[in-house]
Amino acid sequence: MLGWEDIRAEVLRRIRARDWPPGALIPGEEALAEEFGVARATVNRALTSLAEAGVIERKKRAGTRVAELPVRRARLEIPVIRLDVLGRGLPYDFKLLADRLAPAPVPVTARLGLPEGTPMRKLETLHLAGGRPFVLETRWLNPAVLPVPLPDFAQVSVNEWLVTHVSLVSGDIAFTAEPASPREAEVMGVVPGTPLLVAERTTQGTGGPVTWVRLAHAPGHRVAMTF
Amino acid sequence: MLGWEDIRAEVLRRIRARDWPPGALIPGEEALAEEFGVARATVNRALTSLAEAGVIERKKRAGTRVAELPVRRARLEIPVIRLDVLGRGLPYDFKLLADRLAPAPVPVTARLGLPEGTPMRKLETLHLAGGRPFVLETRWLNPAVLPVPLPDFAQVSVNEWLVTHVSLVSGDIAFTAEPASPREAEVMGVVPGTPLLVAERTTQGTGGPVTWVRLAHAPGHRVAMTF
DNA sequence: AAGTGGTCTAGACCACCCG
DNA sequence: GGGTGGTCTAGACCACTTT
Repeated sequence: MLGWEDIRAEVLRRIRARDWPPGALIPGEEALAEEFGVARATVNRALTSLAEAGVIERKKRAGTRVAELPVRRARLEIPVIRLDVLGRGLPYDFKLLADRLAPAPVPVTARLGLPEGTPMRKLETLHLAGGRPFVLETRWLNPAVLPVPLPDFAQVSVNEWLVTHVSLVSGDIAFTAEPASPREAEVMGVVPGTPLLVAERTTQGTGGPVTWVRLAHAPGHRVAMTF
Repeated sequence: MLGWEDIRAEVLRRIRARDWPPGALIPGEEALAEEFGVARATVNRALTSLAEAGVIERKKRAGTRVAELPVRRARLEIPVIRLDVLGRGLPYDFKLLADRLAPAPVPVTARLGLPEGTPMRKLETLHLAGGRPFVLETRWLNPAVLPVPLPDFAQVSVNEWLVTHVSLVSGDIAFTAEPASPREAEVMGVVPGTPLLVAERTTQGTGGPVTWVRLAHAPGHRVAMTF
């Protein structure tokens, strides 16, 4: 018997074979159900899956069309840094370099949607892979939305504690290439100006903005995704 | 009446509220269906959605558990470069800098799974935003899998032509930070060694490996994603 | 106004896999 | 062996949007 994955595969084949070229209207669910000899719900499952993948566009009343410019979507899985390191076959360790309460700089408060000068906790953590610098994490935490008691971040990496103790609702992440600042160069043992892959994240929780973090990766770091 | 999104929201709320802490076994579909007064299929739809999001882990016979380390997934939408530029409110243009047939270098053939020394078409395209260098695209095309006739790539950007004329099946993308090579520096008008955000992609089509491309972005470029 | 996709139901069968 | 999630069916109602 045909399952929804079979239907999906066949529809995909026809699209790729240009039987149904970009922009074309494809048959309605009922028609396809009849053709394949399955229930409409099964066709619906298949088409819903293709729509999520960006291959087709569905509109009520207007029907289903093959996407004109199929948007390619890649999925990035953001692991806890410890697991990222272990996954590369290297022993993991980290050092808490700094931990203090201070008014957050404007770029941070602005991105998080907090009032200027909000006091936040700044944590600087160096993550090590095989004893060598892997990522320098510079983080501003919003103490107002954190559950108590807070752990000792010299023992438990902030990175990991947040994942398990705070419910993160949404956020965004951006990658840039930046020259290593003097501070980064010193901490990571590279020449100032060395290109570093930098990831900047902001995260919102149920109670409001949780954290802003900048991850400066060691030279040569690759962030890989599949689509 | 409760829809599957309501069920999803409520389950998510309980997980976030730690009613069902990480690692906990949550009630079976039938139990939840009864509690919410909906059909099991509706609960299934909600839980399937949460499983796709990485919030829960489902195993037959073992039941459904709250994920221990919820993997955060971010989705990257890879637009055609022209639309990326226009989306930033800048006029788009491009220049074809080079176009020749040559044996592809080993790193390229290796990543695509082609024999060493396979002749491929090398295209170098500079994409401009508001008249200024935006991305330098260095691309190796596998002519064996391309539909004929091929257009004039000085008129139509390869980037765009591929999207609409070749069915891409799968691929991967990786981001790195690299110093601008002398060539890149010259073409993009920056000092050699300037950190550039580089995206490297390989793409497989129905007929085999299609293309390898390296996109070197102008300094300051951000690749943003949401989760 | 009508046809489309989105969703729900109640029932069913099955593969899987833990105990 | 039995309980779980995964899936399918046949029918139904509805919101939406294009014509």
